[in-house]
Amino acid sequence: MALDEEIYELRRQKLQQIEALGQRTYPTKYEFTHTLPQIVTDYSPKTGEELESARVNVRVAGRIVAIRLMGKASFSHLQQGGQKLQIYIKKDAVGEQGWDLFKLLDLGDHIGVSGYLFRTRTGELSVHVESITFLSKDLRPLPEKWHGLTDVELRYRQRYVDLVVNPEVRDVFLKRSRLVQSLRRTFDSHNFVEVETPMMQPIAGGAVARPFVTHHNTLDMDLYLRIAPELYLKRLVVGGLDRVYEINRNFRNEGLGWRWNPEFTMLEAYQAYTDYQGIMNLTQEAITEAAKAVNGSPISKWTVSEDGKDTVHELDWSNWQRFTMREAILKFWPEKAGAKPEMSDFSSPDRIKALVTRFNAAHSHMAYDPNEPAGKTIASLFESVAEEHLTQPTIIYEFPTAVSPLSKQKPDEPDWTERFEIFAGQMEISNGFSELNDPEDQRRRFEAQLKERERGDEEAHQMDEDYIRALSYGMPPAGGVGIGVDRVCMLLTDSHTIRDVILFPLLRPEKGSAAENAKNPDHQ
RNA sequence: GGGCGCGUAGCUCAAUUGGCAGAGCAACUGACUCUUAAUCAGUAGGUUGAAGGUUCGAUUCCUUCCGCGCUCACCA
Repeated sequence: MALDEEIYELRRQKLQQIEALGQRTYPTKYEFTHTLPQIVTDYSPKTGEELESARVNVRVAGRIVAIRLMGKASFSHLQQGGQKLQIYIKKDAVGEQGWDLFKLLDLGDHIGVSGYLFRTRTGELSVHVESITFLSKDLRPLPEKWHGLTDVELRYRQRYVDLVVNPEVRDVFLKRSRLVQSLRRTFDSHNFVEVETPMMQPIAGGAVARPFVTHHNTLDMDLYLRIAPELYLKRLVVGGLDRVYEINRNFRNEGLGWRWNPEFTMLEAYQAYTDYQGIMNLTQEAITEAAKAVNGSPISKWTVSEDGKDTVHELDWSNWQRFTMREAILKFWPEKAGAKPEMSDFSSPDRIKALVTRFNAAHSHMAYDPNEPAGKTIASLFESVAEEHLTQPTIIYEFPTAVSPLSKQKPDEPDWTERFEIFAGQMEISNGFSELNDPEDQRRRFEAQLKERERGDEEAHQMDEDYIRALSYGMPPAGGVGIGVDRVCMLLTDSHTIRDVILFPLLRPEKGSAAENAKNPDHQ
């Protein structure tokens, strides 16, 4: 029998002995007077004398995370609400039965205790226990108390254990909650209405990505998990919901990586009667407010590892830079690639091609397809030249029309659109634009995308006739934006993989699991 | 999908050139009524991810498979 099975069996037997002592093994509730965080904040300032002169009786519950047994007395720590509190159990104080119960407890068990607060000889705030109530058994051993759980695979597969033993993990997800709350607060305060639109869509539109496919049996139709809520939210703007937003999951059937998980959380917002500048300012405000709400300051730490050396950057969310895409290419043009380009270098496909040739000769190779539209090449060039330099919050605006099928063109430069993206920590975290609302222009853009599709671009947009019909009823001018909530969370918590800000990231199924058997039904 | 790397006790990690698989914590037994990584004495715990191969002998070398990580590709 493997060791963990032995322990499981042993603890099951202890559970029976606990029952024999007159305790319920899985009781339904415990009335406590304080949470552990309440006790820590309320009574940490009190001295031992103060606690003695005005006795504070408490009932608290928690998971046992440490036991130090000394003959007929013991110190233990309870953990609950992200805090730990020491409890002192003495045979004299809890009686024969209480002591017998205590000796049957293991690390990881849940108990409730009642008693009074005091300070030990070394000054630690503790509960002098007078009675113990058994609440629930941990039948499996917790990971080692000192090193915790470090195996990343186990941490993701058994997040519940990760959360018990690694307090910093709990902290990240509490911060994530504050982040989402703050984003809601900002959009609510600007009179946006929060809505929910379909996650299962007959056409996966609103972004450029490969979708997941599923099937509805009764209607006998394929459906796509949404890659973006965009086209539905804009239908709502047509319908007169002038300010709408949605926070929910998008699904993209693409590779995994430190910035990519197949399902991720996006906030999308649309505001009528404003343009990309208006929505840009609102987005900047929302992220700045979120940074303050999460960390209590607009500054967040961002650790970058290079050649085994850590550099800690301070991201300042109250100080944003703004460049057009073309300015950014000029600004970050590598010295090795010769003289900085000029604005006129973007004016014709030949001159753009010359830029790519110069860049590729000097720098790492950038993928380039001479048949692709010139705007697409410029966008790739931007990514290769500038993205790695965008550590501090930076807004890049004016994107090529060729890569922006849903944005409005600049009135004076039809090859460029009123679109922006926000970068920080070398990641794209947000994307917004003046929404295209001319139904005939939209149809032409979709048709251009269909050509890209024929050219082999599986991710190019499909035609969405109902969306064009909606626009033809008249959509007011509007600005819209998407914010990658997971990535913002990474930046605000110095997390360098998206799996550290998603509670249950996608992993391959465990061997022998139901999911694994479902994958290979023949093997059963 | 390609390349590189990792997988040893429940957890965190060792094992020299291919030569007896080991430690700390956790567990178990005992001592201990103010400890805090409690301490002290003792006990048990292993198909070294799986299968095969080379060898007198494999944790170590080779092949395949499984899982994970990094990276490239993909991913506005």
